[in-house]
Amino acid sequence: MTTLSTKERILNSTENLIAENGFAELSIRKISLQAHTNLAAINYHFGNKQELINQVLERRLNNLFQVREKMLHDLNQGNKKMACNLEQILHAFIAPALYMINDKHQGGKVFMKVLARAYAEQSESLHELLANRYTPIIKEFAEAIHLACPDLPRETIFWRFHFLIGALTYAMGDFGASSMSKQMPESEYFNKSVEELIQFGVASLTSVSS
Amino acid sequence: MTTLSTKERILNSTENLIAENGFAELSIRKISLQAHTNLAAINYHFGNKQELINQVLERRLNNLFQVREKMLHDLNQGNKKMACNLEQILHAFIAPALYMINDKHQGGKVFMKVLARAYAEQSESLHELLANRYTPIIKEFAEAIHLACPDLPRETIFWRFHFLIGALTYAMGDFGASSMSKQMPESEYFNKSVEELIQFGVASLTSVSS
DNA sequence: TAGCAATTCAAACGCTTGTTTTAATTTTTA
DNA sequence: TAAAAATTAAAACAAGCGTTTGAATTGCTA
Repeated sequence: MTTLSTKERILNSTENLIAENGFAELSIRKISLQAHTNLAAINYHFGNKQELINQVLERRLNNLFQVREKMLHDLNQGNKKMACNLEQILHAFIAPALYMINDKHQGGKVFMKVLARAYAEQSESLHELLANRYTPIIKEFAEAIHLACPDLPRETIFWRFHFLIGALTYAMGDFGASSMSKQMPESEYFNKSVEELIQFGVASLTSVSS
Repeated sequence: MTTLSTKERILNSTENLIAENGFAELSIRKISLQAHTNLAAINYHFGNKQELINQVLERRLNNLFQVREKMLHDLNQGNKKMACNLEQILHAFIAPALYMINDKHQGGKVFMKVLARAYAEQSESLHELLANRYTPIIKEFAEAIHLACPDLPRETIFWRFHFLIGALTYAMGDFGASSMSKQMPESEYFNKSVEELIQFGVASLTSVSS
């Protein structure tokens, strides 16, 4: 039982509420109630509601992309021109999301739902973050995939990588879980998701289209 | 220039507003304004806001799934035991979404965004619709894919078909369009999306995983 | 420990929300 | 055409919204 700062409690509560009920029902009153703090504390620490949401996104997105980039760089050990295994590349992209999901406080798991919802809302904050800060990394991955799959035209790789991101977003948002038989425990379901997702990505990228 | 009933104008305006700004910003005042009608007309025709949203979903979802089912049945002409081409099966699932997108009044295109957002919001109405009414059709498609891909275990098919639905949802919601170079016109972008999506699905389902 | 800064708190502000009520109007039916 | 039903309209309702204010309280520093 660690004692978190008010700012952290607010960020965590916001994250939880977005994941549970979506942006439509999010209010700073609910946030402050769940965070055991005062209404005004939110405006004091974050200025306004929108900036709070931005920081919820930034907090974990920075970490997620850093880990992805490091794993990709570790693969070819600085030599960007060297082709490496497609499965490893996709693992470097997908697995960090898995790690987030499995973190002991489950904050990462919750965040992936937030991320999926921000995608769907076409959130301006998210769009700016992705466009301004993370496109270089996404391009690096696309380039690595191109080296691993020289037979696929660049355009096809572009499309399929984006579709894969779509499937990842969908899976991490747990959208399909409802329509799946609830036989396996939730943690197992998520692990299985990522495993299947990597295989899915490999399959879609190794088969040359007609 | 057709003259639409108040009820239809309300449904269309709701659809447009959800697609443009998401559920979070949706208000019946904005709806009534855009529909050129009165506030109370919404409650008069639909009871309440939630029921209005439900009917927005039902209106086009019924049609979408009916078309999908018909196209699938036309493939094997009543003989469910006959295996047919995987590409055709995926076409029967994906193309109806394309047709909706290309309908002359663009209502379908708008709806696909609504659908993507309802997914992300984990909308109860959508969940009930999918669970109660459309799971049989989804299972029929999964069964057809199984016959077309006898080498893939059923479980793998289940996962990949759901990932494909995720990618479809993502693409139809236009989530990725922002990160793609805006060189091609929007209509062309959507056509290209579906074409690539089918190839993507075929690729992911024909390659046997290790 | 005194003083200063950082933080928390209760209360209120103006505004928007979904819904209801009641009256006016249009459309349909007899 | 007269009565009845369906629809539209204006106004008000209570409740919730994000934000601001100014005082109370806490934590830190000198």
